[in-house]
Amino acid sequence: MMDTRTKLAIEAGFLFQQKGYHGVGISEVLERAGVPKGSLYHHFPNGKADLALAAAEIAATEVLRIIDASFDQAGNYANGVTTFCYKLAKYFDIHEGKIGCPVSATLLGGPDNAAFRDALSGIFARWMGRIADYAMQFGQSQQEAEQSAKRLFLSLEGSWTLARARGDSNVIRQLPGLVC
Amino acid sequence: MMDTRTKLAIEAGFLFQQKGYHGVGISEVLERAGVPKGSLYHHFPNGKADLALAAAEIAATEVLRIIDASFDQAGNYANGVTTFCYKLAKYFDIHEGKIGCPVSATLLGGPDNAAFRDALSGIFARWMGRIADYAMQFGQSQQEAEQSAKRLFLSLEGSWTLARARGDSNVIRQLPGLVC
Amino acid sequence: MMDTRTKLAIEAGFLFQQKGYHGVGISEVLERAGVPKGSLYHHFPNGKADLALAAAEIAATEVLRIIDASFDQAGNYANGVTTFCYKLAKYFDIHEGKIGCPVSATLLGGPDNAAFRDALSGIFARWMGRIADYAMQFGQSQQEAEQSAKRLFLSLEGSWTLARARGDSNVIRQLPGLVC
Amino acid sequence: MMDTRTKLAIEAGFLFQQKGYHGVGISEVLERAGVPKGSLYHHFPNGKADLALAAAEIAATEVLRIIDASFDQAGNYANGVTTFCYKLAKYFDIHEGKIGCPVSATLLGGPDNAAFRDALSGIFARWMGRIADYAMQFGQSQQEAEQSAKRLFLSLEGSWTLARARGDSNVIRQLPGLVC
DNA sequence: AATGAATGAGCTTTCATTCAT
DNA sequence: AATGAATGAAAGCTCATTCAT
Repeated sequence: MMDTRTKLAIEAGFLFQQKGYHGVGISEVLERAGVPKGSLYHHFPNGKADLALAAAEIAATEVLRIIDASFDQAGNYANGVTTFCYKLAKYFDIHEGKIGCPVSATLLGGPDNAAFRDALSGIFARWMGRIADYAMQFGQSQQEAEQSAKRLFLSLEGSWTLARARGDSNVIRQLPGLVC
Repeated sequence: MMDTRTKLAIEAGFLFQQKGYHGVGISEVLERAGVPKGSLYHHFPNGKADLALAAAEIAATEVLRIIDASFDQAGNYANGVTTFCYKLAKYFDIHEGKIGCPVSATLLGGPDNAAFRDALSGIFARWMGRIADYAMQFGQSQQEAEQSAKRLFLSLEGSWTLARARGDSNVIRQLPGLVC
Repeated sequence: MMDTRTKLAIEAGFLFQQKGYHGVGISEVLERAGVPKGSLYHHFPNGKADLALAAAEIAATEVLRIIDASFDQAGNYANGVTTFCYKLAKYFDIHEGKIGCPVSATLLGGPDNAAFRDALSGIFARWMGRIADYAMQFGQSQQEAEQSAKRLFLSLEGSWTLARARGDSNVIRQLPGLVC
Repeated sequence: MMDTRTKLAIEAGFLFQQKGYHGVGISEVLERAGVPKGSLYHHFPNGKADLALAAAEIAATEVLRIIDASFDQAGNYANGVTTFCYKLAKYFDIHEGKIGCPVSATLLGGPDNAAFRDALSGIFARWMGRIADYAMQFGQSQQEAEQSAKRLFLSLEGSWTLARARGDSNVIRQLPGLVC
């Protein structure tokens, strides 16, 4: 079985991604996780904020996993990007178009403090770094690779937003044609 | 002087952009606007939702104005993009790095209903349409222009997000080099 | 009818005196006053703390009223003290021995901040000042009067405590013999 | 070393004296004592109430010790009172004026039951009895001694209260001039 | 049109206690 | 004896909205 702490963070993650930090009530998380009220503060002493940071971290790692799965067996950078975008689009559809960037909604929507901003920019840096690594593996110079990664990342963030506004994941699928 | 309705929408807009729909309380808006408690529902019968839609509309129009100001006197498309990005970066700095896309935070963070999504995708369409218009004026084919506009818009949305996470507007200023 | 604000402060006063600041829940006050939850913060923007300060102020004024009623028609200081103590003992009995000094329990039991301490020491100063005034009216020098007032006040505070511990108001009635 | 039970009672005592029974949380006591969550109920099966009674008992005994230390080597009753008050004033100052009567706050602030009231009145009786004993040793009749002890005790309780309100221990030091 | 009061559901968090190991 | 997890009631407070004037 999954331990209580992880279960809470995962359920919270789904909800935060859909409705944003302030759009989700603790009770809702607890109910979905099947965990009683008082338990949360045992595992997350700082409450909702801790929960959001943990949820973001889990989502961030999951995205890294998807990046790896997309690029590991790609023949070249463009193929990797395409697989990556298709996987994300599928993920978007599974959640009925209600989910955007899994960390922006959670952390940018939350309290405006250094811990949240640092966590967010750290996660973004890790994502771009990983993509750049693959770009270099496929022959790009470091500078080119960083440009490519940044171009992909920025457009991807935008696509998540536009896809949600439209309720349509095709924006994400069309991304490779736009940035490669 | 500015009428009460507009004053409310503008103050609400600043707050929504910073903290998202659910992160802003009606009282906070009322207090900042110096408007008494009971007044809101005279001007916005549907309450907070109406207020958010009005605030988004004002912000959307302001962005269109900035697009015009940037491209009207640009010699070519790339120059227009550069001016546009510099203006937005300056706007970002004025608000101490606390403000991202002026409509995403307001509407995406809000209740998940058709009215909000339609308003949001409509605004995005208008922005991209206006940019595409200028791209065509500077010689691009319609298809090229739409690609250019989309590329700029998606990256811009991403840049707003990354800039907030980093607390640094340079991402926005570096955008022209990435998308042109 | 009594206005909502006053009704709240009075009911809160009774409860605070019996159970102390932290021993009383807002809901309990609201229920006794027949006032809905949200109303409290309209009349007392700082919530429980404001309520306690208001309650203490009302109780303080009531004690001044009792001092006046006791000394105004007394032939000499000792008679005034006796009447005063008997009135307080009767008040104690009416509340079934559950009430001590009406402001100590409320304010000393509360948050340890300057506002509470200042309010409390201000009230004590007013009480002693009023008693000293009467002592001077009955012929004591200012210095004597201040001594008398302090002696009475300090013992009275102690009597309230001892009376509660014993559940017996006689300590208060025996006070005149001890301090005059 | 001090055993866990005693350590808990002492730390609880300090906190109860400052903030009253309901103003102190179990977690706070546990944390200050460096004792794990589950441990409390091994040492105090009835929980918080037991803890408060134990804390009060320790404080009561400490006060008796101070009475003895003050009167044992005093040449007369007034000297003993003076030493006693100075010691208490010093104790008050050490705790930064945040501590009043070490048992009133703990027990009067607590649940309104017989056990608490009996413990409190018993402690007060012991204190007055001990002071009366010394008064008799210094030549007072039993009746005189009981009067003296009561006068001192009641004023002392009042002084503790006034000292806290003022944040100034001088009231306690001036007590001998008022009651002797 | 304007306004302060009212409203109760809901918020995040802490509470004292009990449980299983 | 010792302990971290669990528990749900209750805490104080804010919410968006409606009402009466």
